Amino acid sequence: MSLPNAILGLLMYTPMTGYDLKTMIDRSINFIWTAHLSQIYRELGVLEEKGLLTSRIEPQEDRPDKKIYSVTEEGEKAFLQWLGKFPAILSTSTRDEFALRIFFGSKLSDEELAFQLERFIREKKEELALLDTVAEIILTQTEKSGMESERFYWNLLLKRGVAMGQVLVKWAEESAAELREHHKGRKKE
Amino acid sequence: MSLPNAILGLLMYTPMTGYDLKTMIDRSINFIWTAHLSQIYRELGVLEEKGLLTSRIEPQEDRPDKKIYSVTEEGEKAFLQWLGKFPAILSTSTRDEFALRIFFGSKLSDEELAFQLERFIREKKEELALLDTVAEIILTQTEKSGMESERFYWNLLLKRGVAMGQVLVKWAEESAAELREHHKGRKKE
DNA sequence: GAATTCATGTAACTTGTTACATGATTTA
DNA sequence: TAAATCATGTAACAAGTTACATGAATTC
Repeated sequence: MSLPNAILGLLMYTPMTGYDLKTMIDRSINFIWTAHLSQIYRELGVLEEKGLLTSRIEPQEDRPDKKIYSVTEEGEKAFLQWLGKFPAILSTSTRDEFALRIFFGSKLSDEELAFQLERFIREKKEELALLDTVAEIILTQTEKSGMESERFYWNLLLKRGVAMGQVLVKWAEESAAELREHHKGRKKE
Repeated sequence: MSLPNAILGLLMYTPMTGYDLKTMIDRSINFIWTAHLSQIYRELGVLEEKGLLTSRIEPQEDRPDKKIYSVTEEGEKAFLQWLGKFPAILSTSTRDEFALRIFFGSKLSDEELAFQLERFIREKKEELALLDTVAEIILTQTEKSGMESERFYWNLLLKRGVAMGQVLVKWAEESAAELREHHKGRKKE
């Protein structure tokens, strides 16, 4: 139920093509929600059939014609209804491929796990560095496109991303240290 | 690709029925990976057809017969192969219903958002309290069922859950405070 | 000369969710 | 007396992933 609503929400800023939506998603909510282009095209079709979107064709030479979608009044209503229905935290389903492998860590060698933790630390730090760029983008983009009212909320999420990233790096570093101790302890036995 | 492997991994501890697996998942990896019972039965069927699991029937009166699954040698091999292939962090897909609504926060009233942040704080704190119980369960369960070698890895994940929960509560509290300031600022305009 | 960008999608497959069906036993 | 526990699933639908198809223009 969320991807279609994310699409509606983004299209409320400005009408766009499916392709535009994909690049916008990659540059905005990608840390929160990801989508494949094929999925976006499918959802656009569904939303138009339901009357929550309308499209107009902009002819092009050399390239496929653009199909530009805009949100209808009904679409706005549906979006706002969804927006107000926040999910319960405790019943939220999660899927964490990395953590799942840690759970079965006893079946991996300590060396392999140490290697993966180091990789995790490196990649999380890269992600944090990426968030610096996101900070700049939020600042400049909201200014030049008259979206100052969005800035506050986007910055909240940015801070959340930084805080989570930092705590995960800290956790992984401490875990790697503990793993070294654990490994020593097992060798003595 | 992960649920079937989680199932294989759990069945390697001890053979179980689909129903048992569901309760075990709810009590162990639920913070990492969730699954519906119908999904588990489907995956068990697929895994058995592939020869990664075998089952034997334990007849019962009054209730449907138990179908107890165990992992074959091939199943172990497949599981260990999956276990070694850690995912890249930067290409990981996320879906966060709560954060997605914050992203569109400008379309909500500040009062509504404040209310939802307070609810978030309350529920995250409940989750943290739940993790205290998990800590006890890990301690007692690993001891009495000879799974001491798992304890270290499970505790790593427990610490990760606590650290993340705490940082999210802190973030939400700071966000709620900032929202109050932001609201005042907007009223003056 | 190879990869990326722009622009549309379809098809097949895999996962995840919700609802339905059955039915005795135990606990609140 | 209503709900939860045990125990099996099926069916239908929704959502996510991967591969395929087309093809010019631009950048490396």
